[in-house]
Amino acid sequence: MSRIAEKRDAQREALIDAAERAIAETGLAALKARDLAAATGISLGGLYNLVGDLDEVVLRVATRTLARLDGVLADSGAGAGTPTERLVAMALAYCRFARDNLALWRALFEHRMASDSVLPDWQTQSQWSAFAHISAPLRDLLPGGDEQERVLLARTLFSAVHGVIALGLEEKVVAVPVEALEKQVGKLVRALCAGLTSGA
Amino acid sequence: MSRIAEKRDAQREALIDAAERAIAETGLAALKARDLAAATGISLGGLYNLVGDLDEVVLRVATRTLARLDGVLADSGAGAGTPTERLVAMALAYCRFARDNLALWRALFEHRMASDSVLPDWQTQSQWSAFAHISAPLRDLLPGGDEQERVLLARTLFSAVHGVIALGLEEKVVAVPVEALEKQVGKLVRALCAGLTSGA
DNA sequence: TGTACATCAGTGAACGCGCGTTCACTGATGTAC
DNA sequence: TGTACATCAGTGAACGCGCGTTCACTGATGTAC
Repeated sequence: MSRIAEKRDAQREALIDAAERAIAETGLAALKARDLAAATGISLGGLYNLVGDLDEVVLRVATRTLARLDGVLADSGAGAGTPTERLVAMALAYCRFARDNLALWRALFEHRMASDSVLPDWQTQSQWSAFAHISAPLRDLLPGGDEQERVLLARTLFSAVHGVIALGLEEKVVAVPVEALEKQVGKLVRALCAGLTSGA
Repeated sequence: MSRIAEKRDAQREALIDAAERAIAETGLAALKARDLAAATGISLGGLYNLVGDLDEVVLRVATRTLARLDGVLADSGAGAGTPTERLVAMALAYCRFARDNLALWRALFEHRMASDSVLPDWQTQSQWSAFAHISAPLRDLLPGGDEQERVLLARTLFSAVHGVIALGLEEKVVAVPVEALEKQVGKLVRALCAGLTSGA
């Protein structure tokens, strides 16, 4: 790799760094090419030498966010304990991740709405490792069930937890006590697991 | 009310009708003042004699949508049966409403992101009657619990169902079989109710 | 080492588009006499 | 009933702003001799 290519790569990284910081601070909607250029010391035109598109920047940031989330979920679900407690731990980890990375996390879901072209490949499942991480404890919880069934259930479980967190973190006006949210999430997962095992 | 005021009111209604149709067909993001004027036969400038703002139009449409949803939820939860089955019926009704009014339903949640001013009063709880409708069956299900606790639980239950439906209806590419979604929603609510009663 | 030339990353002014909102005007409707 | 005038809903061209993207240029860097 030539010196020039190295510099380009470094600049591109700096660009993504700046975009990540900008989204984290002011949200996806406030991400502007001019601001990004100013923040990195790159000229407006030069930005398009590093990146084809503003969308590409957003996509790269989203990929990073998903990678971090993946790590968090993998760690949180790795511990010992009952399947239920492992699922609870993962849900709480997701909750904390969402709170700590609020704008970046939201960006994952806002972006899809904008680009009406081919949706950016994540959310199609490939990048969403959440389901994969959920699968293991779920298999321990319901060893008898159909595998196909369990895949759907993993998605449902994730969606339910996601819904509670998304709506719980929504109101910006009043600062919702985070502990209350975590408590509800824990309650949800525990009740669900109890209901699933008793009913099956 | 003078003849002129009557005409104004009729035009305003026609305007909201057109906006509702437009959102239902092409989504909130595609709602343009010019299109709305053209669709109703009102001139672009005249539109602002009927309405202060495009936001006001959106808000009025959202209010209508919420009112319809309110009716659907009230009806679906009114039947006899166990508390669990009533909650299941309401969740399925919500699922069907979301599917049948996809864009209008999405508009309820997309709008909040846009207007950074005072949030439009719904979603603050007042207009969201969903929680109120859920409360009754929930009281029957858990007669012992704290009322304060139950309010939180109603919100959590709704959010969980909402999450499953929202993510389930998301992928536009592949047409997800609706029956599968309804099945998962039913499963979720049943498992939750079972878990809540056994655990308490 | 020095000189002339070529390349190309870097620049920012300008383009182009979309779109909500305004405003000077007009023509139909209503009123006074 | 007719005539002159006032009002005001209705009009659409124009304003204003935001913003992603392009492109003609320039100046630093590298190369050839």
